[in-house]
Amino acid sequence: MGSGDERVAGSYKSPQGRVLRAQGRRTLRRLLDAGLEAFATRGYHAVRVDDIVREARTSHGTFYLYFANKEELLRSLAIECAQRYEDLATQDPPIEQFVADFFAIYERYGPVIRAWMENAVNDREVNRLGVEAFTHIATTLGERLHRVGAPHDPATVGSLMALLERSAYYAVAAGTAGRDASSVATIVQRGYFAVGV
Amino acid sequence: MGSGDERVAGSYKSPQGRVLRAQGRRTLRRLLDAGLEAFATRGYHAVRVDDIVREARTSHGTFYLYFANKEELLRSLAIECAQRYEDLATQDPPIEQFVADFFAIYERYGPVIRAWMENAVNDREVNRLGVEAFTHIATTLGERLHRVGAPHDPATVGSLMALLERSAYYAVAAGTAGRDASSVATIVQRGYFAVGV
Amino acid sequence: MGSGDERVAGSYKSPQGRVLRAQGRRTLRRLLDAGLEAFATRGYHAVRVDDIVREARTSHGTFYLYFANKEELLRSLAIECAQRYEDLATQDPPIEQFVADFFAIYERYGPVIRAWMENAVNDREVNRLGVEAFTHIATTLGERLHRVGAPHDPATVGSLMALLERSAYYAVAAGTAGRDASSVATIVQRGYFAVGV
Amino acid sequence: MGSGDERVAGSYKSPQGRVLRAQGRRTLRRLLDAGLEAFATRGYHAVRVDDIVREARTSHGTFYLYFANKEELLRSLAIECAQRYEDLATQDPPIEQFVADFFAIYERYGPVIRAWMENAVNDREVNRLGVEAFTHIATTLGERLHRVGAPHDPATVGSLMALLERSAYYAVAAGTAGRDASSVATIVQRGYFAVGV
DNA sequence: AATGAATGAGCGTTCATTCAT
DNA sequence: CATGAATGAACGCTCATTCAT
Repeated sequence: MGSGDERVAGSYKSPQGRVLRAQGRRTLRRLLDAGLEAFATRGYHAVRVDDIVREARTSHGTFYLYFANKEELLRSLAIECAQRYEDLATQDPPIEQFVADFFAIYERYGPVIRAWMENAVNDREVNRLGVEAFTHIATTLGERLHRVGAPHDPATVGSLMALLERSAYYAVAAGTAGRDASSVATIVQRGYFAVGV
Repeated sequence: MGSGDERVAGSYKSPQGRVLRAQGRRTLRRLLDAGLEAFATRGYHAVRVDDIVREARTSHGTFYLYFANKEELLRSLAIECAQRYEDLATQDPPIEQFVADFFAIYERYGPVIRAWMENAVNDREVNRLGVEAFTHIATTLGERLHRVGAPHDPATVGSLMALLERSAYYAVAAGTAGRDASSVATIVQRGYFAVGV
Repeated sequence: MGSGDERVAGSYKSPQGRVLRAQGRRTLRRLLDAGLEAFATRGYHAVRVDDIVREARTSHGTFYLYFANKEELLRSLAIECAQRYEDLATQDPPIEQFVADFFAIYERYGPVIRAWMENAVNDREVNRLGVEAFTHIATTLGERLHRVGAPHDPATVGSLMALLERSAYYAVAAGTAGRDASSVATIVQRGYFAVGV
Repeated sequence: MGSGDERVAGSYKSPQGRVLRAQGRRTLRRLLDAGLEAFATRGYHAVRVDDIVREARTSHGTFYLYFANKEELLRSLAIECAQRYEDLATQDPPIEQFVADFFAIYERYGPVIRAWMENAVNDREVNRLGVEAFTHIATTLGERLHRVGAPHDPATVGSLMALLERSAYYAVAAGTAGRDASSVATIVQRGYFAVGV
């Protein structure tokens, strides 16, 4: 979950469609990481392209070589983030691990997720990605509740998602993501999965 | 800055310390409601002062007769909202009613609350108001959990607050606040207050 | 304030600390000259940034690439002007030449000097520059009076400075700076430097 | 030379032409004095109508009952001031008294005079008033120089006016008008009126 | 592939002036 | 006569995006 070693999901092209060589890929990665950093520090809206390029130690011109606009940078990050959550839903690990992973992804991609939550972006695709990823997670959790015979109506599942998202938000804000994950896992276990008690 | 050379922000006509007559009070109310409406529609950041004055059917200049800037309008709304939550915490009604009221307030003041959550505002006072109001609610709920012998450690209370806030958020977004309140009340009852079961 | 939420004035692209290439230096020079021209025509206060950029045949945005605001443009010009007067004080040429040079500098930088005189600017540094430059001149003249044995008490030196400044002002306004310089030089010679006559 | 007991030159009408009763005259006087005060404190340009009406403890609406606009207030003050200087020129007292009176008028009407000097106002009449009053003074002084056989060419007379005006300006700014007047009178005596010495 | 420079639409805010009571 | 309220044109400044090298 470190920063800087990721790779644009499944391609060596810039979002613009240009084919990238090694140097280009490094610049792209720098911009993505800088965006994440900047969004985390100031929030998506308050971030100016200038913040990003300064953080990435490159120029305005270069930014627009890789992204058509600021929103497209967010979209690229959203794709990465959605992929992580899709993976998590697919793996479907034990609840303790599940929450830990959920928090870890949130820790890295928090600003992107909040941009989803806040409907901050006028971009159908970005929002759809977020909804899909979270729906996938929700469905997976719903099925798991079903399997153990616990209540799994939409409202319940929704409340579980709310709990996860907000807890992650506050934990990350407080810098206690690692610690809090296991106590949230316990709450989830007791509050949602414990049946016949 | 405007065309004047230097002046303490808002000292012209001092928006805050004016005694208002009937007409003034009506205009102020129109602006507050317009702000709420506009924030709800587009989100605090995206709202232009122009949106607000158009909605309130008044002029740009008039806006600045009542508020030093957009943020101060938010602050006024925040004060109103915090008061509602303080009242709710003080009344401390049965859980069903509690959730219903929580949702009702959220329905009206959602944008303000989200501005708190998102730390959208660089205003210590606004954020403090939000934190205080929610803390008061949390404390009240914590004591209630304590009374019935249920777990009431900070993490648990925090998760309950997260649950309430996010559920309200989604319910309002989906336009199902009225309906969802009672099902969330049930979840809260079962998940947090049911003991010894 | 602009549409952004908060930011230290001028930190975007930091107008001051940039290294300029040839093109940038040309634009900067154009803006400085345009400022001088505009200040001369309409006076510092009445000048709109728009006047300056139109004169410099550039854009609003470009102006703020080079100066944080109108006042900073004035400051830059003030630095240039103060330097000229410092040089004059240092050279300390014969009185005829001295007055001619004084008038010539005034002809170019008049608006800046008047901004000093009128305390038009809320900028300690700008005013300090003006005071220092004129004090240097005054000191130099005072020493010269001393050398020839003429009265050189502060009030006398002050009156001499007032005479020079106002004469230059009126001469420039009347477009007779070249001509008037020598007649003022004569007055100064007779009125202040002629002793024991 | 006190403040508050003056009367609009030669009439009991407002500049608008309305006939004023006692209360109206008091309000008018309050506005004029407030204008003088405000101009002195912040300079003509920086003063807002709001400053004036607050100082005069009256309202915006009332201001425009007495003056068509801010400039007309300045014009009214300019008329008062010009009248004082005309009186001084007509009386033509001994030089010591002359300078003292010149400084005293400057002390009260400084901001108005500076508005003349700086051509701050786009009002021909105001500027003409200033020029006429000062020209009258200059002519009077020129004739007096002529009488004693001293040089009285335009440049000399101009330099004398410059000396008086700037000296008054600095003396008032420094709060030493009373004291400085006599030392300036000495300089004037020696530098301009002493002949054959 | 990269960059410094330029652009201008857009927004916040001010304040002289007018209006209704 | 007096006043609080309202107005909107005008201006300063920002920053996403494009351009020329």
